[in-house]
Amino acid sequence: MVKVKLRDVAEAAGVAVGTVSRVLNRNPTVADPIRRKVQDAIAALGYELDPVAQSMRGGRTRLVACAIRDFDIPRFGIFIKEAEQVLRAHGYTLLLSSTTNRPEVEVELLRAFEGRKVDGVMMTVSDEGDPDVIAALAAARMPVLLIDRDRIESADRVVVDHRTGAALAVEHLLGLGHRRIAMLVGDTKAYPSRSRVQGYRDAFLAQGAAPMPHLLRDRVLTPEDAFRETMALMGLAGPPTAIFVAAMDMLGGCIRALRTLHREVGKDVSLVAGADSELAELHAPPVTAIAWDLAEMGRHAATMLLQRMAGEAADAARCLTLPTRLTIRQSCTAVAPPAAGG
Amino acid sequence: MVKVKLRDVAEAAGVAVGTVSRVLNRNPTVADPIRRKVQDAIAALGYELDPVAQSMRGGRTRLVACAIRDFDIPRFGIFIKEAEQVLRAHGYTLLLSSTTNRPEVEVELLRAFEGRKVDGVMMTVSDEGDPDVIAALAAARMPVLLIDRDRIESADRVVVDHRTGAALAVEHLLGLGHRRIAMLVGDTKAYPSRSRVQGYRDAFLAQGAAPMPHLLRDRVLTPEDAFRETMALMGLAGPPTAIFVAAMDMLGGCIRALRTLHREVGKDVSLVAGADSELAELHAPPVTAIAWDLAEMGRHAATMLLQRMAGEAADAARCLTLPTRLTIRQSCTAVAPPAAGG
DNA sequence: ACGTCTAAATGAACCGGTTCATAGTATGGT
DNA sequence: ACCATACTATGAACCGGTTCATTTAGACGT
Repeated sequence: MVKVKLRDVAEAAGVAVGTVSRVLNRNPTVADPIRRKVQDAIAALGYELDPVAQSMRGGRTRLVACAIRDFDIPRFGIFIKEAEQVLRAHGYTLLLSSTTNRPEVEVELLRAFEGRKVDGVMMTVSDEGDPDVIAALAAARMPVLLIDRDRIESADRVVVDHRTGAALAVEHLLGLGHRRIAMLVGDTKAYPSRSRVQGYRDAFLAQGAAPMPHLLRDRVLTPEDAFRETMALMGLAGPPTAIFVAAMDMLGGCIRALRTLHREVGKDVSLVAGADSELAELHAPPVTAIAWDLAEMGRHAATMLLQRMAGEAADAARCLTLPTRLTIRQSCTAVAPPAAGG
Repeated sequence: MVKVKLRDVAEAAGVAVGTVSRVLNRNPTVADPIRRKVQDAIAALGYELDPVAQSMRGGRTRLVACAIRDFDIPRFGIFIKEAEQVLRAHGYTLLLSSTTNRPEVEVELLRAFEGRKVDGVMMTVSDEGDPDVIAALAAARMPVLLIDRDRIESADRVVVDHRTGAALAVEHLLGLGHRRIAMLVGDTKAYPSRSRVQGYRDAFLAQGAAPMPHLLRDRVLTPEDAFRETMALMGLAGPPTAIFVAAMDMLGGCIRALRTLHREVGKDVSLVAGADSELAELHAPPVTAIAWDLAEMGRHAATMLLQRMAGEAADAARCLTLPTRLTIRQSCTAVAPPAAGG
């Protein structure tokens, strides 16, 4: 069974190939009787358009690329799933790569996507200040939407309000009397960790208290890092009375360390997770966590990108901020205020 | 800056377009001096091959599609990540869709992938007996590798030995004296749940004990299902003394129900998870779980598909089985044997 | 009946590669 | 000197659509 092509349809319908193409593209300059005749021929022959050939001339591939740090970030699948759903409903196919959080890979992927003539990209970048990445982003011929990054203002962005979330978390801890509040964050070269650090500072300043720089540990990128930093923090002379595990999926590493040290969550040390998870919810005691809607984030990202690709978006880049909330559970308890005398 | 094409390179190097193409394709019928001249011209002009144009004639798109039930299955990202890594190293780009576990979507996606001329597919199917899906699979022009499905023997497959895993889990429980062992599985129309049920039966038969059909609940597909079924099971006149939560990410739902009922894991009821997770590891008490290597599974799937696409694989379809192991933790305790007298 | 307009259909050029039949050039044998 | 035999380069056809300058036909006015 050989493939049916435009020419065969044209022949069957007794018209020119260009006419069939115009019918397929809903070009209004084709009369009704002819249109019907062509559509009948298409149905009769079971003709299907070849997307590759279509891309050849026009340039539109109906492909959208998505590149993020790492696909095994728990719950990030929700973002992908929802975005893919929206895109597919609009005839787009999703293309996936992981950047492994390396700028050179990000640049390389951007070039590869461009080579493949994708119609749009949604991605994260590991360092919002990297000149090569910024240049690659600026040079890209297709619209790029940044996921949870805010610095590169020439691109559309969907971001989470981590700053407020972190501030709520730290305020909560300060309100319970904690002062030695440790924080584990990822790389502050990217928005999420950067804004969480801001939120941490906001909360301290609002209370007139001074944040403690030595309790703020950044570049916590793997569960092993979280384990190690927690061990180190708890071994300090003045160990933290509360830990804010602000990175995406580092809660496990921290809990593992506390368990190793036989420190009880909510008793020996209070705990807040920077991202909600089943682990946070079902841990004993359940862990207070910052939450936001990843499904909505995925849908918004896809929708904004679709609008940009369709040329429906305003000229200026848009930035959508998703709210965070603090889900208070049982992992944080009050500490006695320090003995007076200072 | 206009795009550099083959013709420009040919002109710069003073050769024919066909010659440049042969250089690019490492065709041996081109003499060294010419090859060098062409390569210099390519470098000088910064020429890059257009994958779309390349696909036009040859048909190879260097695209591999992956379609699974749902991307928010925790830890499944590991499979995707590793597979993508291997594929990208070989010049392939991964294309992603979720089937939402519906046969008609599976058929539709298969047709869409074919239309896009992808070079290979790796996917799950929701019902290995569905005639439409089987027909679509047989009609596919590109190689398809099935993920954790074993019934359709005309395709390459990468499967997990859930049967042995489940048998180990149930043997462990039987060995602790449990008889009323409940099992929560997904849809037995697909291999994972089907083989887990087999393993469950294997273990009972090996002990000369009779499995209890009313404690075996299938079609548990969402955490809510798991919650509901656990509630129902624990409300029975003769409630189970152990629950084997055999579906992929249903552990949370089950634990939530037990917590609601104030039943303590490892005391009031023993628990085994059918798939390991951070939740299982860090729950209090830690939950005994069946584990396997998802990263290796992803790498194997990609490698097998690459071999098949390259025509390097043997004619017959291959099926690779990954081993499972039982990680014993503290969620299972012995029950007193029933009072003698029967 | 004739010119003018407009609407609709045509078909060839084009997108940017790959491939293959053909031609041209050395090399070696006699 | 001449033919056979590689070996190498050429360039046109081709993949399957889209697009646009051009042609054709029909309607209308006078």
